[in-house]
Amino acid sequence: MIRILVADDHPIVRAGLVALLEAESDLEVIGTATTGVEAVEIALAERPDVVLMDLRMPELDGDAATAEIRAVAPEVKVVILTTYESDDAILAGVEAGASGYLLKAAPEQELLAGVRAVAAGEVALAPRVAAMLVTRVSRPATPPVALSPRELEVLRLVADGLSNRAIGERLFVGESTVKTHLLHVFTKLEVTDRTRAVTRAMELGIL
Amino acid sequence: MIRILVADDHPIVRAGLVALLEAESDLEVIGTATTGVEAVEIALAERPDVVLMDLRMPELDGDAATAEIRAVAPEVKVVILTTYESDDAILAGVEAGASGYLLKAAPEQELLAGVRAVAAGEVALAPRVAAMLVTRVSRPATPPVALSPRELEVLRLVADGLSNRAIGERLFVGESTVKTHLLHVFTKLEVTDRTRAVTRAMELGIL
DNA sequence: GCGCGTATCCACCGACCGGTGGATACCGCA
DNA sequence: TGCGGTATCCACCGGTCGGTGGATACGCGC
Repeated sequence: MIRILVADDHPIVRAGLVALLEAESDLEVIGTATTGVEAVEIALAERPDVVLMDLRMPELDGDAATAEIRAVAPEVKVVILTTYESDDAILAGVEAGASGYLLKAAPEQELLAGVRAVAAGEVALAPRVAAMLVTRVSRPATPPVALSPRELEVLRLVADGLSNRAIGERLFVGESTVKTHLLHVFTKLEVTDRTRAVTRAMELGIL
Repeated sequence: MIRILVADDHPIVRAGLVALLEAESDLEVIGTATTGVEAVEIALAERPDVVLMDLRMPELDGDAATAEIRAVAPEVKVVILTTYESDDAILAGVEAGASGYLLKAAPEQELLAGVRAVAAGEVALAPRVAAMLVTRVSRPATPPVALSPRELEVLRLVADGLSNRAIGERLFVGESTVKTHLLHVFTKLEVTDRTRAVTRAMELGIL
């Protein structure tokens, strides 16, 4: 039996979800919450298998509630359930630790399958969310910049927090040489300091 | 009609895939490749809608071939198709720009659905791959460190490449003050320089 | 061979950063 | 009311970084 907590501030939606879930023999709604704070309280007290969480809720939004639950009770899985949100909002939900992200517009069977998948330790993603995750991790097609092997080597050590002197010692060259490589990196990445160079390189996926 | 290129160094697998795909009325295999280099050549010459790409191939592995194709012809979608690989290998495929990642063990219908989804501009992910993407972007449950609002503000500006002086001006405080905040950040993140602080903060998901 | 570009190396200067030491103010708790 | 913890602020020193200028070597095309 999969124990479920339903968190949504719309009574209609709550009722619909509860009816849908209770009709299944292997699913059991152990509680409902109307705010983010309430969702966290019940989740921590009852430790359901799955929390069906709306993103927009009073007091504490779904992201924050998800993060709080996961911080204390990581074994409680959270499925974000929403009508439609911006890319950032969706990614925030996943980053907060949600194991699933479904749209309310999804067919009922898909929703039930999602809940069961998450309870089984898998993930449930709406196609749109999956596409966003892929683009998030995929590197830009053509690296707009080409660092020389030596420059890349130096930049990696800079990212590890080594000083120019320390980098020089590790590469058996003078400190000045390291600086020169770094300056070339700055030019190619169009930045003026080592810190921004590292973040730029990460944005460009070359680190 | 969806035009497909099959790239795999095993003749048996190639034959099986071609037979499966050609049996569908809306799918058409326009060529086969046995090495990564060959796959890139044919993909760029024929511009198929979808490339079914094995990860392990002679001369050029699937990741590299995918990246090359995507760099020149981003409209050609690539589906990585493999038996089983390590987490790193799978993520590398997605990072290289693959739109799909399926397992050869998947049911035939799932494979066909994946090809059609990718051709339609969506993504096709095996459950295992989806789970990996989620854990990749999700932040650690409990942020092991808690920066003060001011410290976080300063660190963000540091990540943008601003000097301490420039940060001070933007926040209407002295340069020394900025340094103090930064030193507190260093202590909390257990680092000794601004660059490593930024990378650590990114690792910890607090930036 | 000769020129051109690139990668790799180094020294010197001024400005900036990392570290120490200390001040003030707020908050919760006894 | 006092007391400890935290957040916020600042000045001064020595080491480091960012920038300029220049050297050597390799590959490539004519």
